[in-house]
Amino acid sequence: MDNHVLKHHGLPENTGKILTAAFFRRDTLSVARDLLGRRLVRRDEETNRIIPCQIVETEAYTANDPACHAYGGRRGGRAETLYKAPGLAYVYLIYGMYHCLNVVTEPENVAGAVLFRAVEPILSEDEPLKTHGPGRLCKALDITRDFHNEIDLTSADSPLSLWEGEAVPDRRVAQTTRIGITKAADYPWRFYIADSAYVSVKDKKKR
DNA sequence: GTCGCGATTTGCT
DNA sequence: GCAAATCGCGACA
Repeated sequence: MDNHVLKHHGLPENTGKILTAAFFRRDTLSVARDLLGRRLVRRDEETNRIIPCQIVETEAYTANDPACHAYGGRRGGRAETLYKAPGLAYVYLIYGMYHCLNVVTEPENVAGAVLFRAVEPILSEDEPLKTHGPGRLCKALDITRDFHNEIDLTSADSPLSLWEGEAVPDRRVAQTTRIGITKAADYPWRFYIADSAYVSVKDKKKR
């Protein structure tokens, strides 16, 4: 993307290009790993305010994963979103009060998603945003199912979009079991930037 | 229709 | 360390 486009959107120089559907049309584990260091950009259309964030913690959920909402080929309801085009947002309500943001992965008609567990705001805020934890980051960035489920995260015009940012080398990446689930609790499908202060949980055994 | 629970967070003991 | 808050959805009647 050209420089003037970035300027137009008011994004920092290290934001890079926007990620395309091809990035997400891959196996979910690779996408979860590769999303570390990338950018999640929140754009408020009313105030034109932009909040760029670095992605620091993710988890993978796949079709043959007992913890996945589409496990066993389940379709319909909220799970139907997981079969849609890669690069779309999957936002659902958990515990009746918190939202969780995911990006749909794999080719269309193959279920899969990556959960965003923590992001780190790039620009210093007057009041630091609480973006460590899947529920907290949605609250801090005002992400809801009603407004953001199934929006295109690969469009620069979306209220939420994903950008290249800076890839993170393996030596800075930790991989552990996922947080807060009971099914398939032994799958090491959580990834995070080991030295980030925004990671939601740090006392898990590493792999 | 009723029941139970969950990819969480917070506050109190 | 533990329980409450709160609701969409699946399982079962």
